[in-house]
Amino acid sequence: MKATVPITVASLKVACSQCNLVELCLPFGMSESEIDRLDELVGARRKIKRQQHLYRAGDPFEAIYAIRAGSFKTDVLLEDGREQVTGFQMTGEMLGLDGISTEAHSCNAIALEDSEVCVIAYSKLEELSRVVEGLQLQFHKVMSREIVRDHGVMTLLGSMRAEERLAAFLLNMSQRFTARGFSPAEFHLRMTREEIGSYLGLKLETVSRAFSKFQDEGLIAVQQKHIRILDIVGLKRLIQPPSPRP
Amino acid sequence: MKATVPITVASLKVACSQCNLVELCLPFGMSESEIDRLDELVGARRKIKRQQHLYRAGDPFEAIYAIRAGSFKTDVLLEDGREQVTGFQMTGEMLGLDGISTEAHSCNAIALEDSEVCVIAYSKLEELSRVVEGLQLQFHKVMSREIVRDHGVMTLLGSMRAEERLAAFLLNMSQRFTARGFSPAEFHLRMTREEIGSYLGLKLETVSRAFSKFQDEGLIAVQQKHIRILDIVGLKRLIQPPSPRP
DNA sequence: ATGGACCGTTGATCCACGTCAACCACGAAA
DNA sequence: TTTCGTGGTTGACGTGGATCAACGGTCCAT
Repeated sequence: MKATVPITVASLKVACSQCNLVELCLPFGMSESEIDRLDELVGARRKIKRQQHLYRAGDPFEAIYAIRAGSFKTDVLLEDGREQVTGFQMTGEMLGLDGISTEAHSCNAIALEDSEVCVIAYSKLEELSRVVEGLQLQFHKVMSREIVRDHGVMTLLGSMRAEERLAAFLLNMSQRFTARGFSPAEFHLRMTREEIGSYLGLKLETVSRAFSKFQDEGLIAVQQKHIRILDIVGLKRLIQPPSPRP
Repeated sequence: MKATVPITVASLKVACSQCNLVELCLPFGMSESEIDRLDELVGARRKIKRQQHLYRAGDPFEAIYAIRAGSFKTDVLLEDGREQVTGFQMTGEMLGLDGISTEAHSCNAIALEDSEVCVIAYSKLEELSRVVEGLQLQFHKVMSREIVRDHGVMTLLGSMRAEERLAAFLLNMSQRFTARGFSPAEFHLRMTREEIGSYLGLKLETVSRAFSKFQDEGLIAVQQKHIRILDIVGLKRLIQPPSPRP
């Protein structure tokens, strides 16, 4: 009976060094001894049910979050009710970085499915990253990567057509699922057509039509949220038309 | 004769504590004693002539830059020649943060006029921000602010119409000029219509037409790159239509 | 199993913005 | 001065994606 106790304790322990997401998450690139020192960083885990907010725009900023399980969207709401989805986040990715600048969150983070996050008190992160060099560098890289990613989205929104946008989105999802050990060619989207549309600057009808068109052309097989990519090369070709400018 | 020497030396000295941009730049919010310690941070200044690159996509990342005088645009070039301007930067703002993540720059930074930047070796910044707490916090805030700004642009590109975008752009410029001690209502744009269009996800003709429309409506007076804002409230009203949704 | 809410698909029509083209204003160089 | 090149404006026209509308599928809760 008692033999089960240590196992239970171990599985409940919150520790980066025990986590199978190290290679995707904040500890990526850090030495083992450095990662050991992170174990004090994650104060607690927090479960968020589907459709619930992890935080809302305006909430005071105290912590950033690493996704331990599940997935999220972040969005900003305009005064007139328009919504702009600014990103989709998967396991190992960080949430809440936007809050540092004003010490209040500037967007909403909403779980797309029942999820769990590691809560990283920002004050503790600052403190620890002063002594653990690898943590300092990795944290900066995580923020910088977010900036680069946002520039990619701006490019997509500013200069690509609807089908290019969706192709880029699918390839991005495929790549991220692959990095997490899932199939590059077959995956389940957790977000609705409307959320995809908002992210891509399109209406849901346009997203739906583009999905259908890709299916007609044999590029993918769609069944609701389940996607199978049949022709990766074809999708990539959509984004980079072969003949540049005359 | 020799009396002029110390003055010359002082004016050449590269020092945040002597700089009149402290309130806009990295040292913002830091104590005087902390700022004094920054003086070793800025290794050198660098002058960039109009249309020249400060760095290019792919360049190895070694430093970030604080704009001391002048202004820049950052852009990414797609393989087929399309350009997406990802931002315009003014004095006191930082350039190069995108390079941390991959240790190579991911966009181009091009001077819109003859400009000068302070070169901040990234290794030195890391080192110093481990001991100067205020620097660590401020640097994180600068990165976070960039993320928030990018989300704003994504919102603009993803869910606003042409005239809303241009109004938002003008109000943003006005606010930034104001913060630098210039008139909120009258300023000189350093970028072309095409660059504005690229930034806003519009063609230059659309930008031009929107300028003309605003002028016809008495919101602004345009003379080439010289802008006078005549009705700020009217511009703001354009972004937030008074009647939300029925 | 049944009703209902939500989500997705598809068609018909519309319009905001892109495209194409002509022309004009300004500054630099000759 | 004239010329040239770049940048800006404006008009006519075309189109990609939005809008409006109807319907079908799926997943719940009862």
